[in-house]
Amino acid sequence: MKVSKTEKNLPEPTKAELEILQVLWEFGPSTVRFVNDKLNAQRDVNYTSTLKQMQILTEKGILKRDESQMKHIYIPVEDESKTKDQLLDRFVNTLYKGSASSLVMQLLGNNKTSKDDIEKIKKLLNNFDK
Amino acid sequence: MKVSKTEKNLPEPTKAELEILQVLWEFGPSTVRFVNDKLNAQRDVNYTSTLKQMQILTEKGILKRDESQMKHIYIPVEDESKTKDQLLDRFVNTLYKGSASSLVMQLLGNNKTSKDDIEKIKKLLNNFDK
DNA sequence: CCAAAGGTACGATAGTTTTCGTACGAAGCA
DNA sequence: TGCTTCGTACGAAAACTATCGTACCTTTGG
Repeated sequence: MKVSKTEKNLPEPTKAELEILQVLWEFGPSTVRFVNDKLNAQRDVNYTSTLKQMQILTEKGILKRDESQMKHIYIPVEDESKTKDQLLDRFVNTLYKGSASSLVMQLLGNNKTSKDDIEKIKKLLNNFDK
Repeated sequence: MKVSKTEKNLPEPTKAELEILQVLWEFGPSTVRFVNDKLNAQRDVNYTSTLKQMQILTEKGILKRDESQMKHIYIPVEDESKTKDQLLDRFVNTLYKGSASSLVMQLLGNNKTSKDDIEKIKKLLNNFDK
């Protein structure tokens, strides 16, 4: 199973922080106003709450920002893929003792995975080790 | 075709709660003492902390207990697989917009997944739809 | 019978995460 | 110029999570 030691990395984002990261991943570097608007499409959040979160994310080193303008632009320090890797790694380790195949088995048994997705997964695997 | 009736989900277990659930999944219905001993194999926890957590889990309806003896026996209400399904589902939805194949792709790109695991996953898929 | 060991109950505290009010400066505009 | 809008900064409340101390009851063994 090879539980790789978790790389010494940035602090794990919390739930609210993850919401923000996802907006930035999807739309690229953004202002607080922009992020807050996106969040409010899903749920009510006060502007200053979002601002605070983004400031905290910056303190933690998860985001950096361009302060050259009055409206600061926030940017994720690590790219989406790397951060998700960490989260996924942690998830697999926690719930499946590090076994990716166990996770996939669960995914297949879970009837929420569509035929389409299963087909896609097959293709991925076949192309994988050439 | 599987109609997924929106199952009413139990409240999502917290981190500490998940630790306890895992002990119960691995060893079956247990007393607080037993669970606490297992936890202490990994980290220090006071007995009453574990007790409290298990009481909370019971209040939340995640565990039930047999109180017919002085030493109560705690039992998960849902089975391991179902609970993990929910957690996995939530994870996929949150991070991969519900796309299982995206998750698997990440898993493969992530070089923490061993050759062995990849082989296992292939076998799973090939046996899956026949 | 009594003390010690071991069990549950539960409130209080500590720690973390999330939310927001308030202060205040800069920009926009009539 | 003044007023209103929009921005950041930041402390602190609120909400959630985790840990533990203390009280008190039951069982055990000498």
